[in-house]
Amino acid sequence: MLDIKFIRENKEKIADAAEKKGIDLNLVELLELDKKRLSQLQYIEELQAEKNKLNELLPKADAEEKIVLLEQAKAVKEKLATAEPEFKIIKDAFDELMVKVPNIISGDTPIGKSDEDNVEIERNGEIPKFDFEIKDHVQLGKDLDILDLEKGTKVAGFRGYYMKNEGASLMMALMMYAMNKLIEKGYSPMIPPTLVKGSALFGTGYFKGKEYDSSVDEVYEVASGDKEADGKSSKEKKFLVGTAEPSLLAYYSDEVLKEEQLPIKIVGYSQCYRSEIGSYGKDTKGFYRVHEFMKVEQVVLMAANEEESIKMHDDMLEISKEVHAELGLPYRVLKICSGDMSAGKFRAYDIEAWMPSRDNFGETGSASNFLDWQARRLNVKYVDKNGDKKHVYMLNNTVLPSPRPFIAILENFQQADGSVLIPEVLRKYMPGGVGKITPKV
RNA sequence: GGAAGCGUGGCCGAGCGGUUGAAGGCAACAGUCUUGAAAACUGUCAUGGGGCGACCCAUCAAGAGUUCGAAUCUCUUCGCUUCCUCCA
Repeated sequence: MLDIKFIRENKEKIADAAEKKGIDLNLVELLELDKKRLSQLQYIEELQAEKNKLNELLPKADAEEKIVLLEQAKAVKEKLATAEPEFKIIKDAFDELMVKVPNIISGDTPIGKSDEDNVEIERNGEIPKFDFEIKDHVQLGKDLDILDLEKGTKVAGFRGYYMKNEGASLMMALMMYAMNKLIEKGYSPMIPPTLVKGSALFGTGYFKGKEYDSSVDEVYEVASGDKEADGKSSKEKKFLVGTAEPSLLAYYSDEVLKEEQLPIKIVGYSQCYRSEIGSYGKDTKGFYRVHEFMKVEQVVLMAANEEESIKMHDDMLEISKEVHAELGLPYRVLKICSGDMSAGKFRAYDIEAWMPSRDNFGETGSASNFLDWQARRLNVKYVDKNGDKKHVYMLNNTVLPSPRPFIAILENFQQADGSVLIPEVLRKYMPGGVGKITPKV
């Protein structure tokens, strides 16, 4: 969400951002509603001022004056009774549109329509060459008895999976490695809730509109409410998060921080749930796109300074690069183009690891800078050195998701004998420090 | 499962139909005094919105209602506490 004053003053910039992001936005209507809203608000406030005046006079009035005053008071009451519902209609329409106003985009964001227009800015690591017939991660998972997609589908349905044996250990090792790496870099670790109220998801931009819409929002809604202490079901809707980001950021919702507290850096570990509603038929084979997985995510809340936030954003990307490099995965970095950016984003990168079976890179991380767009929705402010209140800037980045780096590790580090080498940095987290997974047969 | 309460500013706490946006205290901040600190004293001290401004409006958990007028009365929702019981 943006400030209405900012919208009034930066019409062109916002219209431009909406167009480049491919978002349909009726800015003229919004500004028209804004005017109506203000004039109606002023009218109501005048009536209320009149009402307050009469209420001050009434107790002091004598019987005769009282009759006159009461009559006036009733007239004001009636006017308010018609003016207020009118205002509510305008306000609701206004709010509905406000929520859709996209953030502006950074000057260095490439302009494009879709992910095909993202710009590769960097590539590191050597793409492996194999002198034997390679297997994909599905086959490797089966041969090594570490990943069972069939049983996963039997029990959990489409896109279900089981991690087994060294696969389960490797997954945990990845998470532990990512967690510890970030803690060492000064991030505070958190395990946030994954079953949350709508406000956390709305606040971070995971609902496209004011309310959850199961046809477009990639979020699971939990059908049954919580059981209250009295045994009745709560009416408050609950959702499963698709990443730790909403829970981590909503921790600070409705709070006013002090500038000295900033930046706040958090690394969170959570299970992530994705309905993949917008990805029918995409990546239907294997482990690449699944409904639930584990992920380590980093978020930063910082003072409102665009230049500093860009630096922070780049620093966060550096961490992802370091992680990929340490795991020994060839990777590339993409600058996300306007058309592939969600409404709230100001600037974004993706990082992709090489996956031999795809004969291509596959997304393993995404770093985003939202400026204050999320902080306005979540109502997170800070008092700056001059005592002024401002909304904080919020940024987030994937440190490591679980399934995709797992794919990359299996496929890149497979050996002619069918075994897979485990990256050095993960071995201390493996039981017995094991460095290799070998076929079971 | 049974019973009784309670939600007021950063915190504690008064108010229970009309100059109450809200007494009092604590904390905080600024100043006086002091070599410095403490103490004492003086002052400032909720948030959001509107207006160039004097200033105006809203907010006492949230929502709805009664009333000319609601922190105060009624209803609903949410949150919390205590006691008994049960379970561990």
